[in-house]
Amino acid sequence: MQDGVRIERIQATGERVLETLPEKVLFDTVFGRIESTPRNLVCSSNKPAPGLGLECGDCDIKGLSICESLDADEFELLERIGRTQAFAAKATLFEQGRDAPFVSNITSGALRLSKLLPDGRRQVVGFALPGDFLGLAMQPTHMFTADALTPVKVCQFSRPGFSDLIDRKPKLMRAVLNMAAHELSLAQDQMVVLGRRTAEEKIASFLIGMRSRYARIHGPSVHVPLPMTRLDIGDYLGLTVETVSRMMTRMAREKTIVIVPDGVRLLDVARLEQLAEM
Amino acid sequence: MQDGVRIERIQATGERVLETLPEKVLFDTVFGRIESTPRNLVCSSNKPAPGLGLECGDCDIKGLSICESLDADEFELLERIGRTQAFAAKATLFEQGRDAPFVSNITSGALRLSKLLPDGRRQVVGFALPGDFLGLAMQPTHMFTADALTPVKVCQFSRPGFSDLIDRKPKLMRAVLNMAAHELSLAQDQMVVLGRRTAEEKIASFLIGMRSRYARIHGPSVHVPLPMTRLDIGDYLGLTVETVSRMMTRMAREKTIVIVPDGVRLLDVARLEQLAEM
DNA sequence: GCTTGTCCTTGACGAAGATCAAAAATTTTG
DNA sequence: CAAAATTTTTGATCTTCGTCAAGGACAAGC
Repeated sequence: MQDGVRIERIQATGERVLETLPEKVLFDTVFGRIESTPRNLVCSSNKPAPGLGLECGDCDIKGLSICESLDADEFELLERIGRTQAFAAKATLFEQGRDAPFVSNITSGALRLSKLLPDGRRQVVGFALPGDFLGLAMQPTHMFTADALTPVKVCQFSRPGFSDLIDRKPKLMRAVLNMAAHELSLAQDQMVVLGRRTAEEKIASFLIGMRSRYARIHGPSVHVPLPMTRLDIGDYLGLTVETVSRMMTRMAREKTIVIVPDGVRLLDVARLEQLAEM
Repeated sequence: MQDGVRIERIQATGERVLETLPEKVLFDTVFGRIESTPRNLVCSSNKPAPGLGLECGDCDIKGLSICESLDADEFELLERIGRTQAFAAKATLFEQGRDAPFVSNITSGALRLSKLLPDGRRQVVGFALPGDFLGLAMQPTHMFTADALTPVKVCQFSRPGFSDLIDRKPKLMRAVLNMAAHELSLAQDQMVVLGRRTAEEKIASFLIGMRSRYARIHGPSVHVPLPMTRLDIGDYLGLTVETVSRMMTRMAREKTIVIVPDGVRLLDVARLEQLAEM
């Protein structure tokens, strides 16, 4: 037996593989932690609302996230319990069923949120982008697994700390409630997609959806980055990789989209919107 | 042209039919309102917490609903903006896309919550039972249609009034948030069912799910009422009526369930749970 | 009580998408 | 840069579930 830590890795197929890793590598590979800033975010304590502190001031997504709706004192309290954390691509931020010590606000990168059935079938319940919040349900254990599709940065808050804070700051709680309500609404839309749409319509609605999500971040564009694989898309839409590939190839052949290295370019948005129509 | 009100009824097929109804009948048929109590609920204003007023005191579901977590003054404020309302079976409580002047707490009966695609395909996003809350999203317009499957009673609250109230009463807001979080979690479970399960597994998970929901209300039992039609079940699970019927018949033939007039009786819960396994 | 309508069931057949297999393209790693 | 691994694409075949059709059960209404 080598030196190191024995871990059991669960494959996409549900198969369990035993591996032995040196302790150092364990952290980088399994937990993917490549950088940690356990000090308080800056935004120095008694600066007034408009002049935000350095790190939060530089934050690209403060207008998109939970932070948007806060006034100075709430913002400050939030900072006090938060810290930034970075993860490498392919790292697992947390796993379904494990304890949930933190809730997080994504500041950069993209995540895949998925649920695994005992036999290895997988359902991707969403993709998280900058401004999204993980842990809205505030349950003590995670309801799905979160994997980094790209390098990811998040603001983490202790879950009990965050829970106490929202109980004392109604505006913050309202922001969380609105976010949860929005997520619920998206989940119900996705139920329609999964239950009642053809493969072609599923792909169209996925592309239109990703486009509008990136529009919030980068402004509207026909270029839609797709940091996830075809397999991930299939597992999100209830299709196989092959069907996703075939449909996207067909759409490209029909000049509805162009497939580019990091995603797609939408040539015929009207056609896609018609297919995706709610 | 007869006397009355012309209405356009949208069929399940998406077809639009014009009808003319006498005004009186319009309310009963289209809006299904059969009784309204616009006065305040009783629970007379200055009675203390344990001795609840008459109507709310008689309420079967106060322990299941939003009301559970409230203290005396919050409860009283909630009563002030609420009223009870009853609907006949098959009545439409509200329609997707229409203004949402109220949020409601269901006190008895069962509802079907559904979304209609432009071409008539339908996705049932949920069934609401006593204790469930409609309007968690607190959006100004309804995101789905709610139809009564049985006679239904609800406590209605003005949406703006309720929204203001939760902003002032953090405990109430927290109750709403917890409910929304729970709904979100259920919606994500349903995504797994819709995306990655076979017809047989879908039926099993539906039956197990209905059983556990009724268990909260009536206590655990192998008798599971099914107030919805096979078509409704199909539209909930992304299946056709025929497939639902075939699968249920097969399960009955295999002695996993017994089909009874108002629902099913589960003979082999273990088998169903295995099929539905998360 | 008979008609009407709705709901449920069953059978025959077909199609959308899954599965299996393998090659091509792309990315990662040493 | 070459080898290895992963991802994507394409083709052939199969299966599950949808579609179409029709009969039966049941409740509602005249």
